[in-house]
Amino acid sequence: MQLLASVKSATNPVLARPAATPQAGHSLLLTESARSLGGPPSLLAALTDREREIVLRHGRRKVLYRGKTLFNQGAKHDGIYLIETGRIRVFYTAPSGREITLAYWHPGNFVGGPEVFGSGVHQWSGVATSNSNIVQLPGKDLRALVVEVPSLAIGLIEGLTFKGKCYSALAQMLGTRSITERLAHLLLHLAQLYGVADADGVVIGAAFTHADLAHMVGATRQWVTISLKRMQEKGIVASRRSQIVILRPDLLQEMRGLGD
Amino acid sequence: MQLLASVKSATNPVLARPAATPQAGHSLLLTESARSLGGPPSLLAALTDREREIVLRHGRRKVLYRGKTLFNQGAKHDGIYLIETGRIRVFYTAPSGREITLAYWHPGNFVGGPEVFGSGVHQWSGVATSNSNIVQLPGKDLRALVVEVPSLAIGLIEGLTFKGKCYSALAQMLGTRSITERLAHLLLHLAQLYGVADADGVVIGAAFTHADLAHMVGATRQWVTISLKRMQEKGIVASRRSQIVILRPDLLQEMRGLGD
DNA sequence: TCTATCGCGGCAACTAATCGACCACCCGAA
DNA sequence: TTCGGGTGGTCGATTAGTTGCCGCGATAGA
Repeated sequence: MQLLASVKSATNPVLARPAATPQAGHSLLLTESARSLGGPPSLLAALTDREREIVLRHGRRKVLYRGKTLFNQGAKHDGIYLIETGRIRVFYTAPSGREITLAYWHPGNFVGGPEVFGSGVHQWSGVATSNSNIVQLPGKDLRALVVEVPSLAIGLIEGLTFKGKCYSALAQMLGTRSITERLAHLLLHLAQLYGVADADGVVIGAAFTHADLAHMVGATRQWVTISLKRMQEKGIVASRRSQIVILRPDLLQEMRGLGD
Repeated sequence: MQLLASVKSATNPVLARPAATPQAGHSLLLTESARSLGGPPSLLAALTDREREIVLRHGRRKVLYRGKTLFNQGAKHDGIYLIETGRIRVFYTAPSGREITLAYWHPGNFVGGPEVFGSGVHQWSGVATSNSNIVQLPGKDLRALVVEVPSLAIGLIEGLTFKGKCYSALAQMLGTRSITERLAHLLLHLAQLYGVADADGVVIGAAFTHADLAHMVGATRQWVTISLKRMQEKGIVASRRSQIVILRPDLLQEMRGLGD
């Protein structure tokens, strides 16, 4: 697993990613390890340069600064957004105000939807968690392009398949695991994605607030704080000024329950 | 909304569906009402008779009796299963033994996966909850067919999109609503799908056990029993020999929280 | 017709998790 | 320098939900 830039790279130059080249990206989710899902496919990876150019000609480019909203839950949408650089957090807000983060998407993936062709209503919101470059592909163009460029259809199908896997895996976690188990799982996953070896253990090299974590596991901030504190008491993790260090991955593994 | 046969139609002739014709089906999920999702698309609906024949030629037919397993979580899979008649329950089993029902799928939809082309591992299981006719379409054939029959690609994309919506909606419910709210939601949804008007209220014309309901909302059977009992005390619902009658949909609506 | 099984219901003890509120701290902006 | 917002930490009260168990009645199968 490769080290990605911190969410807060802007404020933490040590972790800043060097002039990012679009890479078929990761996706950060509260789910089974990437192993069982396979890596996320890149929408345009299978296209020839020429086909890619045809497709991108229909796109509208956007630059999005950290914290800015790409699309809003409830708004009418049109087509999809392809991420070229940066990172997009996709989340749902319940009427009660509670939020659940569906995923953090990285370059090569597309977000928006849930539909790709039709123009329905966004079922969730997307905001940039780091400065991002986005290409919007309108639904109508996309539908025409699919017939013209079959590889694009394959790319879309694979992308949608992957999203289906992600969301169902999320539902599986949420439906069958306790919050504590989910948190243990998430920490291991974060260590895998952003982990940096250290004298004591593995430092999670990305600054997530307790609230961020809470949104990912579907809990309250307080509960995350309490759980982390308990883990700290047991010597499983250590907190150093808002950084989390995993000391005993074996115990975390145990906490998250059996399987995979 | 139209009345469908009971899960237990075999034991309850009154509710049995008359010689079912394949209908572009519903899908039963713990989610927002169908309104916001749009109906589920039928995979072959957009095809000409000829195209349909080309596609189905690659399929292998299966007859599945009630209770029989179509595919098993963890097993290698190949392609998708198209439902012609019957009903398939798709569910995930956690290592702890807890189950969550992802959906009940009706004719016109395809199940299996999560992948359509590749041959990965089933992330969930599928069993028939009523006698069903199934057509299996192998992954390799499917990939070739997509290029030959573009409408099939569109059908697949729309089907996958719908599944993505379903699963994300499920994750949204599970991540942001309490079990009680989810149960209230589910009851209203069931009333909409299977409801039969009655002197007192709406009878849910399909026999779901408490365990079935529990699997749908991601809770234990006991909790469902307790919750239903409390609702009964408040006069919101009534139980008549394992049938549920909705007396006060307005109160249920209130319980499930705001929104939609 | 008998018996095994399943679904329903209830109960008690327990813990996981929420809610709301408050405070201290740090850091960045003015 | 001060101010203010975001973050982490904590507390107490309350509730939601789990676990495990037992018993009854209906049903299906032998």
